[in-house]
Amino acid sequence: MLARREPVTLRSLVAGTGASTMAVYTHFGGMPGLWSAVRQEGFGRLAARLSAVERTDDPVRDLMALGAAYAKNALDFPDLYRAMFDAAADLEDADAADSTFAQLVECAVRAREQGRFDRDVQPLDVATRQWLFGHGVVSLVLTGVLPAASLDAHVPPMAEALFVSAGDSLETARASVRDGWATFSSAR
Amino acid sequence: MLARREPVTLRSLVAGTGASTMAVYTHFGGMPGLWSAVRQEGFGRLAARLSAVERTDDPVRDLMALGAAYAKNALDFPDLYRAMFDAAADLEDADAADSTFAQLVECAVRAREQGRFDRDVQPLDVATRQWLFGHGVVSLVLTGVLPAASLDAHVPPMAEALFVSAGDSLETARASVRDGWATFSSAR
DNA sequence: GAGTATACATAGCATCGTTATGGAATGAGC
DNA sequence: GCTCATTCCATAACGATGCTATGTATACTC
Repeated sequence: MLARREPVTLRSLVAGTGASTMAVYTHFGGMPGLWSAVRQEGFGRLAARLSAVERTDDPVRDLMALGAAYAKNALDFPDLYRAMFDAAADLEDADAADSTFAQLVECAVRAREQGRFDRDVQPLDVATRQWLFGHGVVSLVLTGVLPAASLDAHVPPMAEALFVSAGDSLETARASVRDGWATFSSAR
Repeated sequence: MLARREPVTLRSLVAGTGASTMAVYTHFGGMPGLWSAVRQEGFGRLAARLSAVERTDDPVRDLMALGAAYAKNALDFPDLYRAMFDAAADLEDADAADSTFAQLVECAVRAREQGRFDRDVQPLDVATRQWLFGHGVVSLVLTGVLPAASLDAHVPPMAEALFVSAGDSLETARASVRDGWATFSSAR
């Protein structure tokens, strides 16, 4: 686990393909363009995972299920996740990221409309904070600073605290977090 | 702000010094050793900043003040922060990181002893979760994904939610967070 | 003062991303 | 069907990278 990564070099990429280094330049314009394409692929897979999350009549559960899908996607494609967030992304990459983040905001809006959150809380803030600590724990796990078990140990309690602070009751928040996070633990 | 970083190369380092590239090998053993020394320096500065935080009789305020010092240190030395957490750290680097993290745990222990947190909460968990979302927002700000104002916008509410979930009352948590975070905003 | 060890400058090596150049394949126009 | 233009990419080379080998000072020991 977390094997030592050998560097991704242009020549090592084209080594087994029979192609030469020039193919990368005709199709991607160079290594930065290739990395940008990798990030696009990463955000594309993430968007597909989030879109595949079932939407129920419990928006807080859906919010947690989206977080679970986010974490699971990061563990399934760790190198892709690092490529997406290690370097400063380009503007076009940011667009792809925004379209995935919008799915989180949408659930937060729905939660406020159903009265689960206070009227004066901004759904954008709730979504940002959930993404914020989700990224924190995921990136620390992927760099090997924290063990993988930290996800199960810290994400549900943090999410519950966040949703309660947004106005949800402790009981409903706990139940929704449990149901939503179950989609992570069950799928490994 | 967030200027395009020119890569840190061995030859560019020794260019202005009049020394040759071999000096790096006698003193650091190569570029990985040099980066390890940079991380040691970074953790040393962080530990000094945290140690300089005034400890009061309000441990929750101190917890938030440590978080403020952590964020301020990251903004003051952004390249150092990236060097510390971008790459997977060595084991000796992890030791230096643990010694700074211990200061957070100590405050959490004190908060539980004073009855601010429930008896069944683990101080290590509270400290970990605070560091966890702190690292999330700081790293996203440093990579340019989120604006710098996100720190003021999200860290205090997240910390308040965390402390309340640990057992602190909403009023005392809010006051302690405000007092502790003031050490960040006032010092820029 | 002789002998030894440390420190580092010079030069060179393999490899990196990138560019220049030329040739083969493809398609359009008549 | 022939010609021309364009696209695509293999070959080769360039500058720069981290690193190693070698030799030569300097400093320290006895």
